Amino acid sequence: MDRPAPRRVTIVDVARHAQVSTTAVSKVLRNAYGASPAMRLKVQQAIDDLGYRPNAAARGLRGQTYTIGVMLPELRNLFFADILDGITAQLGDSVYQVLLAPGCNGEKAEARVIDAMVDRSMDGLILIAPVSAKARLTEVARHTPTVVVGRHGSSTAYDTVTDDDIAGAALVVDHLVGLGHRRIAHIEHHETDRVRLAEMPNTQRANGYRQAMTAHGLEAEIDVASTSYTQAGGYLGAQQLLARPNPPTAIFAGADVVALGAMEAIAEAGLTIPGDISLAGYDNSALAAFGPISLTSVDQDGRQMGADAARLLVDRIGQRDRRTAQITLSPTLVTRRTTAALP
Amino acid sequence: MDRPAPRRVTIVDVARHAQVSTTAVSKVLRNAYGASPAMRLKVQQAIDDLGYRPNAAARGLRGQTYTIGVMLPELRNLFFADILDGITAQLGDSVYQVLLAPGCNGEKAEARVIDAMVDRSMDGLILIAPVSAKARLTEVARHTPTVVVGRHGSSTAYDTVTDDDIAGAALVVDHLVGLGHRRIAHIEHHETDRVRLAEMPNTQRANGYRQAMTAHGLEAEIDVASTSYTQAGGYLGAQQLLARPNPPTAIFAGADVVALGAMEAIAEAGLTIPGDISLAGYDNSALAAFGPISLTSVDQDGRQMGADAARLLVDRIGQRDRRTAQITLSPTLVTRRTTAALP
DNA sequence: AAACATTTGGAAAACGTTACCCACATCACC
DNA sequence: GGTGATGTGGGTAACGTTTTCCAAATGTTT
Repeated sequence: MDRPAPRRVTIVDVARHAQVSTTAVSKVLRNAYGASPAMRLKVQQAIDDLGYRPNAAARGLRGQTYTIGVMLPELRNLFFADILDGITAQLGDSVYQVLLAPGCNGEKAEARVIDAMVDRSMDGLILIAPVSAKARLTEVARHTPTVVVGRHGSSTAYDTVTDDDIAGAALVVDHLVGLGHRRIAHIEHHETDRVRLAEMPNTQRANGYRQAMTAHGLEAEIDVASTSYTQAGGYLGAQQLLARPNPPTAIFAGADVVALGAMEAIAEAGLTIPGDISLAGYDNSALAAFGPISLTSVDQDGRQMGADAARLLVDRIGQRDRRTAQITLSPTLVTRRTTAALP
Repeated sequence: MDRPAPRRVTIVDVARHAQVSTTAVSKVLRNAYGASPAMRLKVQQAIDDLGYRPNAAARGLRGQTYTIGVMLPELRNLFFADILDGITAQLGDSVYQVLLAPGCNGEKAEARVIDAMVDRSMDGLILIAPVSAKARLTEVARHTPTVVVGRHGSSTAYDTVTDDDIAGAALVVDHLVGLGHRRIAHIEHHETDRVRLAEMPNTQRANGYRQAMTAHGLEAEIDVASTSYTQAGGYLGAQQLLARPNPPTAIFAGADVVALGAMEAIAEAGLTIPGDISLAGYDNSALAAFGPISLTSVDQDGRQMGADAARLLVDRIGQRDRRTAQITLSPTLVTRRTTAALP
């Protein structure tokens, strides 16, 4: 039972068993030109008989690895899981296998992971919300087909799929203004890197918030707490906002997790939602939809974004010199029980 | 800017640049025996000069790939994310890169993913709660070092890391009995496969529940709803239990998500938690800890499990013929606001 | 029937690394 | 000054595919 496994079946074994050349087997495997139907049948039979599976390392040395690498900054973020679902759904029946690297937040971890994927000769990369410098992304995309998801700013080297975060922020502000709110505050993710500044979704959301407030003639009411897109950041941000001399009647949190943290701070302050204060998030994660929470949130359709990214990538692998594409999806607002009209 | 990338630097380039043989470079790369300190220095310098990175595919063809594959059934389950954290923390500074396959629930998807990892000559595999037949796991483990996490039943082919689910279930029952409850029901995951039956954690939890109830002389009160470890399963299970002629005063859900579903059903029935009914979950996921939910739950220390698994795996890669080890961790109970004493 | 195009199958050379050997130099020890 | 032992470095054959030829057979057109 514990004897070492016998040597793996190789293409040579298959060729011998089918009494053809290894070239012929390779052609059948890749559906390449130059094999008659009779040949295909014979080889396929041998493959099935022997239970042959191609060695990916050997393939990678000459041709493709049939592997697509996905990098995402954080596994716990359910929105990223949605994107991943879209990717796997799109690629489920293809010849490609998706592999992802676990949580790589921070530029250093990200660089390491991208290197690792390039080292492994992956056929294509999907980078979700990468923080690396644009020059670095461009360089990577030059040797490996790449799609960048959730980061604004187009490139001639890689395709992009983004959500229209400015429109998303406007949806929230419009909704709250429609409910009679005027003192609407925002909790943003503080970005330090000046180059990344304009390209990251958090910046876009903050800008969208400011633009929408201005459009409603509420520039005087603009109030932003600058923390981070985490539960702790939401807690802190809400505390800051509530301590203002003239606290807001509504808070637009830049992400659902931020809203969760804000909920705790609001409860601690003895206030109720949405009685005393309205609260909206962004991402429409499963958490937002969960009954007891029931958070009004902006829905980005992560599945669609993932599917689009996968489609673009496969397309580019097949045709590396085509012009790059930028897909922008429109978000929608899902209103739930955390936002209500001013009394 | 968009010119195609130049050919990648290979070991031959490094050897030429350092004026040594490729063998020497290879030795330095792998810290292998047979290279003098002077040689190491010279080669390292050349590697840095040229920005050389070894090609993983070529390595895989001869030696190791320095890649460890992790398979987990579900990305959204936060407990699995904890395990992954433990794995990456343990492997962070090692030479190994962790890659995981996205959600592979079901035997078929699981087989596909395991095949894909074996095809890619990964150095080792960590399988989290796999559902494949034991014979299959044994076969895989025979050619690739493997650690199975969260599945009971020892093997002579692979190491295992599990939580003591029987003890965990007992913790819950003891706690509820201590609060005065007698009619304590359980929502379990229905398992159909007879072979898997004894090895899966859900079965262990249900058995642990029955044993603990019996130990307290409450065999007459044993009441189990058999659904699934999902939110919908919890909703359904709680509905069934509440419809009994003599409904329970406490429910032990086999997993946190199950408890969430149960919460909804209980609220719909017009009952309050913990006033009318106490509720406990299993996994102590971030959801359970979240303020508004505050679910009493069994904590498994996923990080520790992951770290142990990674340690065992690296150990086995280095010494493939050592006896297999079984690590069992003891869970603890985290009491929160969903369980209370009977009035 | 000759000339040319197409289809079919295979031989052999990569791809970039590691493992196995062997050669040589140096050193210690009888 | 032999004789091993040890340290140091390299030559070369794998590893399992794909790719690039090329040759033979077959089909098609003049």
